[in-house]
Amino acid sequence: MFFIPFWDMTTTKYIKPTESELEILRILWERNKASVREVHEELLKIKEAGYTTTLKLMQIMFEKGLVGRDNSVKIHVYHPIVSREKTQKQLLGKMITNLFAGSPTELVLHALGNHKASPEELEEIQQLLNNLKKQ
Amino acid sequence: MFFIPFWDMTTTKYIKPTESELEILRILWERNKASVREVHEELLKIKEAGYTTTLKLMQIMFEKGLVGRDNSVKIHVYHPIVSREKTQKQLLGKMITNLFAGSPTELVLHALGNHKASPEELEEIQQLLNNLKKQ
DNA sequence: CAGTATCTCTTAAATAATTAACATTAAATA
DNA sequence: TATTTAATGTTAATTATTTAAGAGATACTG
Repeated sequence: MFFIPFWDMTTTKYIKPTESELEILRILWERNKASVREVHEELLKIKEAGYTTTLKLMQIMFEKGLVGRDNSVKIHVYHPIVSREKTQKQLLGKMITNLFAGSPTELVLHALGNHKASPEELEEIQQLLNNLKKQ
Repeated sequence: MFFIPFWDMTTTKYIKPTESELEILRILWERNKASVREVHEELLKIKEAGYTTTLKLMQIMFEKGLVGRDNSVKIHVYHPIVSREKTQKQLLGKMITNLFAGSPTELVLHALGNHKASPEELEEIQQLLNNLKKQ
């Protein structure tokens, strides 16, 4: 028997980043590129970890194809390969299915309810909402 | 050095459910309670798995305290212990931090943009939005 | 150029997660 | 009650993840 996952296996090689990998990806997405040292310094702000731990993680991510790197100079500079958008979509899908009973609305309500948003952001959401209502 | 995670360790014993555990929790949240057999049948709709695999998973979840069970009769009936709400909050927080650059709005826009919502749901969101705007 | 500092690479241990075979126990039924 | 059926329990192999020590390579500095 075959099962078709919610993401499209024909077009995307799906590799789910782990928790730790996601933390590193976050930093790479933010900066576009960074050395192990830079990533590590940033990680230290939120957790304890040895340098070689971060290094190893990034090497594994490289092997998995989650990130690329420029090693033409001594200090390797890493950059994300998986896009934030694609990863967002993948993880969001699972989250909606398993945590929000398949209802994106529920997720939206929770996100808005539990986390503060500025007036500008609220306006942005209003815009989108207006567009969706028209259709 | 100490680090304070975003969830409150003093009040909540935080156990992050794994992917598979989340799939099972989803079913238990839906039904309030279910036997291993029932959960397994439901899981088969979305993935291949042996019965004993599901059984073992649920036993482990029991040990972790994620679920409880009534074994007064032969067929053990499991029920969720961790609440959907608490789990949602925990995972949503991480998701916002790592995937949406700390911006819940971005998450909302994505969720609304990529997943269809009915007019009624849109209205519900509008309501919440109105409330938030007032403050 | 010798010594030091700073990287990366290699190795691997510890733990967690996934999967499932096989054993056992309890209920149903012939 | 003997047999079959359907559960749970036990065991363990496999793979993934996390962590980090130690070795080796490369650049900088006096």
